[in-house]
Amino acid sequence: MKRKTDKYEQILTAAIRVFADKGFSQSTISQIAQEAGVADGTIYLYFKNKDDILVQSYERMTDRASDRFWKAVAEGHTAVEKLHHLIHAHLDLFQNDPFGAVVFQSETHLQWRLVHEPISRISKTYRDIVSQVVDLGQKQGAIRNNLYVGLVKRLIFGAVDEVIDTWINTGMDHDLVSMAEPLVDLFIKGIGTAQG
Amino acid sequence: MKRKTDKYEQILTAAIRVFADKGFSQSTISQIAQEAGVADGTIYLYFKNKDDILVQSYERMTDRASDRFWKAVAEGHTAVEKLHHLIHAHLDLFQNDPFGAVVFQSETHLQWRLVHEPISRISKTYRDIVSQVVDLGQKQGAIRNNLYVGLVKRLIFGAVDEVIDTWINTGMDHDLVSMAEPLVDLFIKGIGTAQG
Amino acid sequence: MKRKTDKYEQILTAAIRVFADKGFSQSTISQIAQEAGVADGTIYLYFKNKDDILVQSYERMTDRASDRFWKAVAEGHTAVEKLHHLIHAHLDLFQNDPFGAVVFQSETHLQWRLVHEPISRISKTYRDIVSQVVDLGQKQGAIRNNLYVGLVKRLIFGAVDEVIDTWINTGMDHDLVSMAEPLVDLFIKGIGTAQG
Amino acid sequence: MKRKTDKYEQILTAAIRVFADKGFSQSTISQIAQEAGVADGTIYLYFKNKDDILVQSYERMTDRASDRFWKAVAEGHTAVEKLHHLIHAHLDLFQNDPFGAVVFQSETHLQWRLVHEPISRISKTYRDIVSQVVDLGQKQGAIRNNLYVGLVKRLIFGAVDEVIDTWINTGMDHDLVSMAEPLVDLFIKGIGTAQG
DNA sequence: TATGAATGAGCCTTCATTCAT
DNA sequence: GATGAATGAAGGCTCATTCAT
Repeated sequence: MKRKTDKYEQILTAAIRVFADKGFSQSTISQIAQEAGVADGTIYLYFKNKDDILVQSYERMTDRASDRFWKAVAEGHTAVEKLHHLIHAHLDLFQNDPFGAVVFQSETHLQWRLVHEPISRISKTYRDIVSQVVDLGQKQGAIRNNLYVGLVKRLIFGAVDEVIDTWINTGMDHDLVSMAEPLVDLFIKGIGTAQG
Repeated sequence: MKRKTDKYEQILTAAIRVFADKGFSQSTISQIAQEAGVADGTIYLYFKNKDDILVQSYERMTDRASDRFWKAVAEGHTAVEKLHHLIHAHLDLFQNDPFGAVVFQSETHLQWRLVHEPISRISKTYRDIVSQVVDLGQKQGAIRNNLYVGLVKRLIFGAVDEVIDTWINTGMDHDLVSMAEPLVDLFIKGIGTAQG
Repeated sequence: MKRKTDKYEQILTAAIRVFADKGFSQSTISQIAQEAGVADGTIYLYFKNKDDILVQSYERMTDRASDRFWKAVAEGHTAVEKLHHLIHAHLDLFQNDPFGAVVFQSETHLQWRLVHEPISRISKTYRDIVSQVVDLGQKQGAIRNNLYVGLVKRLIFGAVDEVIDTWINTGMDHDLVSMAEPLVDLFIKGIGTAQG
Repeated sequence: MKRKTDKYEQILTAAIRVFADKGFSQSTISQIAQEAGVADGTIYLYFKNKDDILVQSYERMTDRASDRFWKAVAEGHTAVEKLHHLIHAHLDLFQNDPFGAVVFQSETHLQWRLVHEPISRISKTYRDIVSQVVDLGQKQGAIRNNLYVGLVKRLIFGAVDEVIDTWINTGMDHDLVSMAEPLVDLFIKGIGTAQG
């Protein structure tokens, strides 16, 4: 079970592409092998079994995401800036890895979750980051105090998630990253008027 | 291929239960037949094939949802009331049909073009309703004018969706419906302070 | 997992034939299915898996053998008669079921024993019967007293086993049953002269 | 395909150990390579294929056995002594090579024509030796004349074989060699009383 | 209508064997 | 000689679907 070799990456990349196209259950080892340009058996030198390919895909994706997200928030100074950076990073990450995006969005919501652990992890990262940002914002006076933070997290994550979903389902034809600005605006100001 | 008979309903209900438990791909016709108390072959008297069962499940679920949603908004007078009713209905529907909720949330995000049509439909319904509500709110002065309505829809749908997802993933142990009020509050007011 | 139906017997018989020809490990489900005149999948309606086919073959063979052996000894009056009947039955059983004989002899001696339980059972039956016979013979004065019965059992079983093995390996061309008489003679009198 | 080098012996010894543990069919080249401390590919420098390893194992074992058996009978003077030495040698050989013993006993009874030749050879050796001994014994008056020698051979070989089998199957915990004396006693005198 | 035994295509996985280094 | 990564044929098993009853 070698890792991090060229062939490992080659297979993982191919697998993500195939999963994105057909979904995990409908994908076959042979398809992945063909896409990767290796023999079926070769896959088993790098992965325990078919499930393991998905798990490792997720781990790679979530590892990358965690890094990106923490770095993103660090780059902002005010809470709003941090939030904007986070969402920008999130959208940018997915926009630049469309296959990964599809797999992630698809399998994440499945009940039968092979990939429970990496999802919990990335989810927790997101939650932690948002908590921090909200905290900071409240201290800085930019975010109001009487908030149910757990719900704020779901609001933000859910909205971004849905924006990505829509992007995927409409053929990924529009610019995803440009949604960051208006999204943050909605989060901060809401849809109501001042007197609402 | 008879429809709407007792047995049809019986099978569909059983299927949703099984899909909720194992996910569509991991469910077998035999399991559904057993859960429904019929023979494997009987299922093919009511459904074209396994895929068709999922499609019909979705159609039933989305039909019910459409009805509920339109009725819900009709019951409110102001835009905010209507929005609140919509979200309340959404959460209530899922809370009272946990099996359906799981299937819907799980399979909806799959790439599978299988269930694309009913999903587009319910999605469009949602979009239409939200458009109407926003329109009304803008006329009534409760909702601000400079909004990208397409994004507002995704904000609302995404947030509710995520709240439901979380509810499912935490064992459905808390009250979902009670999230309506704070959700609407967030939508309208945002998380920022007045001067933000 | 239906049992004792026609198809069950059909598959079991076919399997024994194939196992006899190629050995268990070299036999494939497809070969068995073809020999039985059924589809591959049909086998799994009657057997849990490939191993199970062998196990059930053994169970059927050992059940039959037990019956035969107990009945055989019951038919004799003196210890020597009983012994003769036992060996006669043993040889007759195998002579009339050549495929079963081959499978039994082959797999019984394997170290990796899927079929441990039925073998222990038939082995114990044999041991019990021989013990009884020796006991009786000693009381009747036909069998000498200073015997290590455990060894006598192995002497008898081993010799018969080897006679059957030879019969199989020489193409089953001679009459196996006729070996009963001289075998018993050797057991009782040994190869030595009186004064030995 | 070099022979008789250190590595050749190393692999053969490892193979016998692995075969003894799992049985030939369940053993893999990788396991043997690992046990031998060489690479998988190295095995193919010394053996034609997997089957060849088993064949050569047998040849080595049977060669050694032949030597031992001929020497053993040569050391006895009377027929009974020779018989005793033969059996003692047989039991001693297996007791001192438990892995070889297991493989030999296991695979010998398989139908597999693979190892037919070495088995026939050792079997013939045994037969020849027993014939000689019986001949001698008859001339010396220690063995009776009216014997079917072919059957005597199977009696002796079968009994010893079964004693070894039992030894293996009971965990090799008792002393095998000490069985030689009582076995010979049974062969010579039988189990009957003088007047039987 | 309803049944469920039977089918067989298809997939994951193993492993003997090869060959470039 | 030695290695071990790579191969791909082969086989056990599942399960959607059919059809005779």
